[in-house]
Amino acid sequence: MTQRDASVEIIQRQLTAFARRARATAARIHPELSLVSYTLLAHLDDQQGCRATDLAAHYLLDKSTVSRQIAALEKLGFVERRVDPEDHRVQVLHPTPAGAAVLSNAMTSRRQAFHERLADWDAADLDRFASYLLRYNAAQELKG
Amino acid sequence: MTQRDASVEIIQRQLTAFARRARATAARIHPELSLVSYTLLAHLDDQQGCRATDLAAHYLLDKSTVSRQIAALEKLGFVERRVDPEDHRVQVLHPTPAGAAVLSNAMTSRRQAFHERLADWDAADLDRFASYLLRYNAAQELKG
DNA sequence: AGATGTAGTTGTATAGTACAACGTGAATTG
DNA sequence: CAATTCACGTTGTACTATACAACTACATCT
Repeated sequence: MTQRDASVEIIQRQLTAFARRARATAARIHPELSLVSYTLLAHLDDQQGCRATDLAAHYLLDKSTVSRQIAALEKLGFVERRVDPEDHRVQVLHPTPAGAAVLSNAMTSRRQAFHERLADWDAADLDRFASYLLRYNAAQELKG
Repeated sequence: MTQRDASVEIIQRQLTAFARRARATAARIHPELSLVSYTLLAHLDDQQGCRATDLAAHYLLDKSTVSRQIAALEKLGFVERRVDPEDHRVQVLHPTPAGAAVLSNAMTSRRQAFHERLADWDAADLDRFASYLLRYNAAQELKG
């Protein structure tokens, strides 16, 4: 086994370990929003509103899944729908003020948790780590 | 926002994006084993057998969850149980030859997928990326 | 106007998970 | 040593996330 193989093996294991823990971690950090709800809401916030179909496409989820997740978020009062006057089939989804508020809290908690975990890293390492992850995920997205 | 904040933000987003995709990726790479089954089986293989309780503790899963996962793996013929002669409550779990075989295939597929994704990285970057992930996850585990 | 396509919902099924209650065997202790 | 307590695992139950298929409603194109 080459050094290269060893590195890839470690990367694989560590990313997998992280993924396994992610949902549980999300539940701990922000119990009011699951990892998926959080993600969808964050996307709406980020994009200043978008359609259910867009969410489905972006996150490779079935539209029924998105429909139900959004229904749940709406029931919680975190998302509102605006029918597109141009095309009545379309609902443009937006976070409500309440939704924006919980999202902001969740983001703060997450950010804080990450900051704590990374507290003893120096700036250069953080920067490189960030760029490696970007590079890794970017390669990923090209392949679907 | 400092440079440091920006890096942490990127790390957070990218790790989250990875986690979101992980199950789907696992399903694509090795359809016969879910991410969890794969993980449990790999642990058994790695540890040369262990108890259900150990798996639950290690992966922060409820013992009932492990029990059912193991039951499913046993039904598929991938795991066998050996009652501990010292303590009849204990079942030491081992991969069967068939289990070791699918695991080995799955590991090969995963490894190959990772190698492909990381093909254009040079050795130094791979090495640093691996060490960053190790460092990140190690900090994680101390906190439970 | 009719055919085809797109956005979203709902019915149904499955996997993964947790918690609580339980059975069984081991260990401890009065 | 008998009784209690503890540890390991299973089973009942419930919930969430998810997919696929069938459907409704609207839009677009010919």
